[in-house]
Amino acid sequence: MKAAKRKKLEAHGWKVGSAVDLLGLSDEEAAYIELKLTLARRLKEVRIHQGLTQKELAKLIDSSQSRVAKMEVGDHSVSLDLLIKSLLALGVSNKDIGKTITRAKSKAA
Amino acid sequence: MKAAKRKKLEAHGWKVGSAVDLLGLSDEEAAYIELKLTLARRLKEVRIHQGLTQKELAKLIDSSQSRVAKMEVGDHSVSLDLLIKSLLALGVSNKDIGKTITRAKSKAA
DNA sequence: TGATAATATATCAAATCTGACATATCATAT
DNA sequence: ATATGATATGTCAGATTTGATATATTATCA
Repeated sequence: MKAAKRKKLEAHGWKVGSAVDLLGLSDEEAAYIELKLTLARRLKEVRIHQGLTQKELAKLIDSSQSRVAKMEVGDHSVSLDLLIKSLLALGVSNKDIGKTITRAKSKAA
Repeated sequence: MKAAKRKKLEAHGWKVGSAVDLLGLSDEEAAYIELKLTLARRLKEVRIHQGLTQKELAKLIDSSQSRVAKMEVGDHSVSLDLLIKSLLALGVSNKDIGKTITRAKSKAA
């Protein structure tokens, strides 16, 4: 794993320090993280496209600005449920969500 | 909403009894449930295809047979995280997961 | 019939995720 | 410089999800 990537993962609470950095991420773990980051990026993209601030989106989904920020950086503390519910709240369709996920990498390069 | 569908939702803990049955499910809520049920069906499909029992899958993902059963019926108590992690554990790719979600309905018929 | 395997449902303590809040960082004005 | 708005990070009590366990239901045998 590249140092930059590890730092990024660590920074958001992913346990890169136990088995993970020695053995490398398993394909599953890597795929899960890629999936989450892909949805996180899509959320930010849609929010920006709609001209909303994190605070405004937070209000829309009965959440807080800080949680929206965590969503958009793919923080370990946010669930896929919240990410997906947020996308749906922004009017993104299941079809679009599916297409987005389709583009997520499945294996580490 | 058709009676059969409502019964199915109620049976698995979806709160069809408060605002929901009077006002109808919002598009978001409906889309979320469709998405979850779509992944649930895919999970069962893949498990069966691989010739595994729920118990065997449970072991594979460090969970229990009862939770696998709940996943496969789309119980309200199971998260998308668990569903998706389970699919990944079965070797399903992000691409496949995305394609699966793409097929989920987004609006009530 | 009834024995056995698979799946479904109910409950619960422990683990994880949540919104709220405080505060920090960053960008962009003046 | 510094004020302002947007975004990021840390913490925590309360809410939700978890695996485990018990038990019920269903399917498929002999």
